[in-house]
Amino acid sequence: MKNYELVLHRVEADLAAGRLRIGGRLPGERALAEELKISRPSVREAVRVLEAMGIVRTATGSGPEAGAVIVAEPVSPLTALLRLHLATNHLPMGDVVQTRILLESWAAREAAGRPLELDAVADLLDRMDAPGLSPEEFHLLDAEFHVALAGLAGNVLIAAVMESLRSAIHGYVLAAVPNLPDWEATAVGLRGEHRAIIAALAKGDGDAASRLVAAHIQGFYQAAQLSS
Amino acid sequence: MKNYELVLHRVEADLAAGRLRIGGRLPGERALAEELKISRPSVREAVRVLEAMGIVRTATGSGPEAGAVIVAEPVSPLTALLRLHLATNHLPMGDVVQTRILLESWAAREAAGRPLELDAVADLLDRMDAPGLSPEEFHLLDAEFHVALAGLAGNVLIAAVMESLRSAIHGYVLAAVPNLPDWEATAVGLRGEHRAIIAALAKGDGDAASRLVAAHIQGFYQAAQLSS
DNA sequence: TCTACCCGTGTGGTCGGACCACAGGCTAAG
DNA sequence: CTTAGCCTGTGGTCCGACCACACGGGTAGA
Repeated sequence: MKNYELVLHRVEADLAAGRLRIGGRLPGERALAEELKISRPSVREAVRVLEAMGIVRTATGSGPEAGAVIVAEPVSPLTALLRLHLATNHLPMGDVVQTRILLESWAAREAAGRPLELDAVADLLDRMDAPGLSPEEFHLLDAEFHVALAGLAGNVLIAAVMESLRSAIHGYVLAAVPNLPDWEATAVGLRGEHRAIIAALAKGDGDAASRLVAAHIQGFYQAAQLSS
Repeated sequence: MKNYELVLHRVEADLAAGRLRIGGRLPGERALAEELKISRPSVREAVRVLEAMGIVRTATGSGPEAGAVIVAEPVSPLTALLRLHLATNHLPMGDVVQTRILLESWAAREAAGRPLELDAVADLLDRMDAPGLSPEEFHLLDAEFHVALAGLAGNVLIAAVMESLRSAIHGYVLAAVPNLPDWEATAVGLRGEHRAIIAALAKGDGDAASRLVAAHIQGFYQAAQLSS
């Protein structure tokens, strides 16, 4: 067993046993090293891994925000993981798009059966109507909209995976915008589809919302020739 | 920008540009340090992160298997990520189970529409019929069965997520076996459900396969009182 | 007495160098 | 030609040092 794994196991056990909680702090690197009879570089490697997994957030200085603070932020690690594996070309973009369709259409169906607060989502759509938005700005708002939709279903895991998928392919999406024959026309179509989706949700029509979401995503990626 | 992030960005760029491929090797830690004008500890932190993300596998010694070899193994990192976030209690077990149901029932429906090679899966089921299997042995075979099913749909991302979900909760599942009123009776029921699922797949009945898978998973976790 | 400044202290961030264990490949001896 | 043993380069680990940073309390001034 490598030395840095000692730290990982120790932290996982402490989390599971409740000795470490969100908002709490890890012992200092020097203290942890002495406690586990290993060197500070080994501790640091473990802390880096925990940071990369979204378990802690490190900061210099002093005070309650400094040091290694326990958080639980799964989105950025998942995003990084997906981006890297996409870069290896062993994760086909088509599979990612298919997964988005599955998760989001499920989320739409599930959300339709719940009491919803759609004002914030509608506000997002209003902001997407602003004239002169660049593709980049439009897609950032679009991402917010899709993440908010996924969140309405109330499953934190699916919402996190959804957001990570969206973030991981953001760069690829922007790079594919020139593939579209007419960006402005595409944007108009997307805006209309968004309105139709929240209208279906507001009516509680899960089947329609689910179908519209699936067609919305599939349509865009086919138009941008990104499904491969 | 922290120094170890230089290495991460460099590796991601090299992967995306095809300068690094699966099976290839990272430059040695000392060479990378000198090239990027940073210290070896900083490089090591980055390599650890890449290892934790399943991008490289490190080994000592010399020869083609030594050093930091590029792989693309997303399952163990995803598993570790899920396990840690489960340990923080900010990822409800119920959400994990719900996600499994979604992914696996989709996979079953999708697989039913494809030409399938079910011999290996049937062989797994035969091995699960062996008398005297411990709950641990049974669940390992069960995991293999579910992973194989998810693989039949042909989406590597969904298959990887499925396997990671299954692995991450494996410990919790085993710990919950005593909650079952009668393990032997439960095992008999699970075996029958497995047979029914592959029968539906063999007939190409996606609806039935999907429904059976969902009921199969939901039923077990409800019996084991693990859905909370 | 109150206020503003400043420096002490502890945090992570980085570095250079050293030594170890390991495994393959090369070389020299048989 | 075979084989045993050394050489070389890999990651694994450690030490000790110094830096940048930010809070917080102590102190000097109003």
